[in-house]
Amino acid sequence: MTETIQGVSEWNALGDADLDQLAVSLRSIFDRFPISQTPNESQTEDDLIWPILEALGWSESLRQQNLSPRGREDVPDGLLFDSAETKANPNTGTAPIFRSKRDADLTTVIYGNAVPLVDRSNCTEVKAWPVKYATMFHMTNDSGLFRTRKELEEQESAYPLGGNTFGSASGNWLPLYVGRMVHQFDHRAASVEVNEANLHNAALSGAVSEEQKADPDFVPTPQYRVPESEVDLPSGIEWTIAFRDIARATDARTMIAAVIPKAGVGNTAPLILWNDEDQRADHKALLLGNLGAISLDYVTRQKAQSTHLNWYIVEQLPVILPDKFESVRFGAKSAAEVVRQAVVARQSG
DNA sequence: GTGGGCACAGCTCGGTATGG
DNA sequence: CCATACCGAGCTGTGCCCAC
Repeated sequence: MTETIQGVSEWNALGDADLDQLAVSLRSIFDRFPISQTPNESQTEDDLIWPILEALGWSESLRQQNLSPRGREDVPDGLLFDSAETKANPNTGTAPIFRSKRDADLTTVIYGNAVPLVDRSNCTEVKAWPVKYATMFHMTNDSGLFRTRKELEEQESAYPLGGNTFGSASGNWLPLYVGRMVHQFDHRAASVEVNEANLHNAALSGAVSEEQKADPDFVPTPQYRVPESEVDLPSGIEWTIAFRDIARATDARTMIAAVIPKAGVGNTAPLILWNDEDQRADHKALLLGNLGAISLDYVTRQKAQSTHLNWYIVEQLPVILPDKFESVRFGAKSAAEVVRQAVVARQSG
């Protein structure tokens, strides 16, 4: 090891003065450390290990985030990165393309105050929130299941049941949501209108008027409906979080997520499902608030290189841990209460 | 070792809508 | 008329897996 170190150019570039300064710095850290008081692991990390790593020049690091009182034994106490760029894309380790150094600095600062939604940087999967990614219907592969209203009425003898649902002898039919039908906190953002004359891109967004928005019974019209029996959601789930897969860094918002009702959903609106028994609606509201945050959207823009918000991008986005929502307070209210109220007000508006 | 199948990231393309 | 914003499908290269 000594031989290898002595062969490294960075080592040879170090002058005696630099080494002396480092030695003084390290000795000072050791001298301050209270060995006689049998410090615990946490204190040893805080007062000895991390200061030494900093003195050695490791400026880019991530400390373990305590997700539960039991602590985490499956991940290391911390991660060291060779550059801010590597730290800014913690899972893939690829360098985001920043337009300016300020963008890189801001992104790094944001990651200093948040954690990736799903952290795979240590080859194990550590989820800040108990989420999983799902797409329901593929717009090409599953198109055999889709029916337009005309096809439903003519081929299935279907009849409207209200709320965008149709009934038929073969069972009920639910609307097929696509990305354009939702916007931030809005599951009624647009209908899908079809221009048959346009052979290339026939589906267009149909504007929803203020009057329609004011009607609580209004639902946007989808292009297709799908058999209810094919709608694969965990039992008991009547709504879930969806986001737009098609998104560009130049759009007004790149991350657009909303609660949508139980329905068919196309692959351009991927779902974020909860993967455990704890289906707390208040937690889902907090994550939705997180996905709507300007800071998260800003980071999304740094990472979105194409027109698809693939899961590998979304899972690296910076989110606030559930515990932090509870511990940070604004006057009498916790951050969780403030965000929850805002999210519910906007989504139901 | 090779070739087919497949998934996916990255990119281009063609279209509509809006505003200066 | 032009620039910009918005929208989603399709193409291509790459890498992995697996059967032969």
